[in-house]
Order: sequence, then C-alpha cells, then structure tokens
Amino acid sequence: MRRTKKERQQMLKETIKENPFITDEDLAEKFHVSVQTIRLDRLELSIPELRERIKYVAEKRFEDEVRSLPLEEVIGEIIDIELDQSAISIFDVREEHVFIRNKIARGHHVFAQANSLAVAVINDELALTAKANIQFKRSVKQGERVIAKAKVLKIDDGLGRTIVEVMSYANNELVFKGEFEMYRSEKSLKDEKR
Amino acid sequence: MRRTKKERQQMLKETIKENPFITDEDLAEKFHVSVQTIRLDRLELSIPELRERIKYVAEKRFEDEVRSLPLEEVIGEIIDIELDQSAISIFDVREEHVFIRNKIARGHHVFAQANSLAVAVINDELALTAKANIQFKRSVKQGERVIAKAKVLKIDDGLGRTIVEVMSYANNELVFKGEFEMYRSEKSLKDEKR
DNA sequence: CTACTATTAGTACCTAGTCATAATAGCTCG
DNA sequence: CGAGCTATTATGACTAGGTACTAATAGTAG
Repeated sequence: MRRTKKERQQMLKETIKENPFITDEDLAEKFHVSVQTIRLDRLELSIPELRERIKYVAEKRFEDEVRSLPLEEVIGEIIDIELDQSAISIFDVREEHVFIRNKIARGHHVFAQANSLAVAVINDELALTAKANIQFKRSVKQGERVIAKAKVLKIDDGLGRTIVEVMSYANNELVFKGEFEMYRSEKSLKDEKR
Repeated sequence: MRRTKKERQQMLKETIKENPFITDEDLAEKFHVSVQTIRLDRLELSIPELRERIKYVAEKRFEDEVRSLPLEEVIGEIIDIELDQSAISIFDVREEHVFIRNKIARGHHVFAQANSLAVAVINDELALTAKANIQFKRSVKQGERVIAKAKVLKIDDGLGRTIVEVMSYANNELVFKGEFEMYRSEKSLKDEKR
C-alpha cells in the first residue's frame, strides 16, 4: 500500500472522465500498478470497461443529434384574440428553451412568442414583421409561464403598417416589452374582397 | 447466388449507416445469410467492424463537444468566430421555418439566428439579451441561405453591457439588421481572475 | 464438363475485458 | 513474534466480436 489507493482512485476517476478511451493497460502504466489493481479500482468505483464507455459516449451523441430541434411553428398557445385589437398567449418555459448552464430562457423564445402573437393579432392573410424594438426586462427561468399580451396601437392603412405592442409577464412581473411594426401585404386585396 | 449480392451490399451499407451499433450476427440474420458472408461484404465495402464504428461515432462526438460548448445552443451554424470581436453564421431556411401560404420565413427564426450569434460572440460564461432594435429589411424565402454577421461595437465594462450589431444577408442582400444590447453577468468574476 | 463466382464452414488468433481463486507484501495489534 | 488485515499482484478459464486464412460446396455460364 503506497499510501495512495484513495488518491489513485480519485485520479483514476478524473483520468477516465477526461479521456474515456484509455485502456486498463495504459492506466496501469500511468499509475505504476498492475492491470489487476486498475480493474479492482474500476470495480470499486463502478466504472465500466473501455468498450462500454465508448459505447455510452457514442449513444449519447446519437441521442443529441435528434435533440437539437429548433423553434416550432407558433410559439405559445393563444388563449384569447380579438383581431386588430388584442391577443393573449401563454408559453411554458421548458428544458429545451433554456441555457443548460443557468436555466434561463433564451431570448429568442420569448421574442418568438411575442412576435408570433403580433403576427396572429393582425387581421390579414399575411403579416410580416418590419421592425421591432424590444426590451428584456428580467430573465425567465425554466418552469415559469410567460403570458404575452398584444395590443394593436395604430393601423395605418395608407402605408399598410400596423403597430403592435406586446407585454409579456411571468409571475405577474413584466419580463419583456416590445413594439412591433408589422407589414400587411394583402391589405388591398382584402379590401377589394369586402 | 440469390440474384442479390449487390442489392444486399447496398442495403447493408444503408443499414449500418442508419444503425452503426449492429453486429455481424444480427446482420446475418437480417439478410438470411451467414456471418461469413456479411464479413466478406464488409471487407469488399471497407466497412469497419462494430467496435471501430462505435469508436468513430464516439470520437466524433468528442471533437464536436469542444466546439459545441458555446455553439450547440446556436440557431444556424457558426463558421467563423473571434470572441468579443465578430462572428459569422449561416442558416438555411427550410420548410419548417416558413409560413405555409407564402413560403416566407417567420421573423423569429431570422431573429433567433441573429440573437444566438450575438450571445455566442460574447466572450463570457453567460450573456443575456437586454434590449434589441431590429429591422427586417426584406422577407426571406424557403431555400435561401441567410448569412449573419455579428460585430461587437462597444464593450462597457462598467455597466457590464456590450453592444453587438448583426447584419443578415441572403443572396448578398441585406435582409435583417439588429442592434443588441447584451448583458454579461460574469463580468466582474472574470475581471477578478485577471 | 469445366471455370468461375458466391457462399459457407472451420480454425487459429486478437483485444480488452470479466470472474474466481490464490499467492504475496506490508502493516498493526496484542 | 505471529495472527489478522488490507492492498496488490498473478494465474487461469471464459467472453464478445471480431481478423485472417484455408477449404469445401452450390449454382450457373460458356
């Protein structure tokens, strides 16, 4: 007993974590012990053999590949709408919407909810966002429910522009505020139909 | 010769590509041939053995991991980055990103590309969007490739704010322009380390 | 019938292990 | 000093999933 074992096992853990592709033989050499000792250590620490470790890494990669699905069609669920007047949608912040490190919602999801609500409230076949002025008032965490309220401020038929204000709340606190200048391309067409 | 071989080898290729975790034995069963035939096939097609395949997948993941720590949360693919200076990403507009009726990209996808690029370019553990002023210059259609270029304009260490400008182009035309005011939470910590 | 391809079978060997058993070394406690 | 203990090392049998090589057989074309 070279006054080690615990130390060696601690280092073993870290070494394997850092490089799962290392064999018992290489480990034995590295720590100046026999292969059998390394195997006993792995047994005690429940570290699987090289091949299992590699397999695990490979499988995880495969899962991840599917995981990176981006934004959905419409973000949030619309629960109330009065065309050309106002609309409300809710959006539950889940795991896939947040940064891994701190569980804070990525800005573009909060934006997406507000933006798609602004699109929806416009009484037109086709509404596009022309400009937006937005502020993220506070960060939203995983598990919170964001309620976005859109209000149509001004409809300028001449220019085909509509100003929509969206305020988003989580826990009754304002988390996002945005002013969207929306463009209606089909306005004239629609008017003709009437 | 069951009038197959070529067909079988073609299918073999695809099967393994789809699921690299399959053994020769399973393959033999699947194609109703002997294990030896499968091995001959692999030899002819230069497909490595199961363990090598798994290892390859695992290694690739490992390479990606270093790259994808900051990048995995990005919409679009980053092709160039100089921290705290500039970054470029590309984003191909596909079916799932557009309005069904007119094949025009939804604003929040274009925004998401720009916003996540602004997050990525910040040389910090954690960057959040505080404000943004954006303009959609022209609509982007399905099939177009959007190239977003981010430039760090100002780093205000006192406030912990950084201004990032993002210009997005499709077909060499400006389609989106945004100015993002980003918040760095770990700023002070980093300064202390220096 | 012969030549040729495709397929199958069998053997020896490899890597990186598991599992079980046994031997040895270095201590400490009484 | 020796028994008891832990840690380490050695040894042998066995495993999966192969490689490499040789040989036998089936089926078909010329």
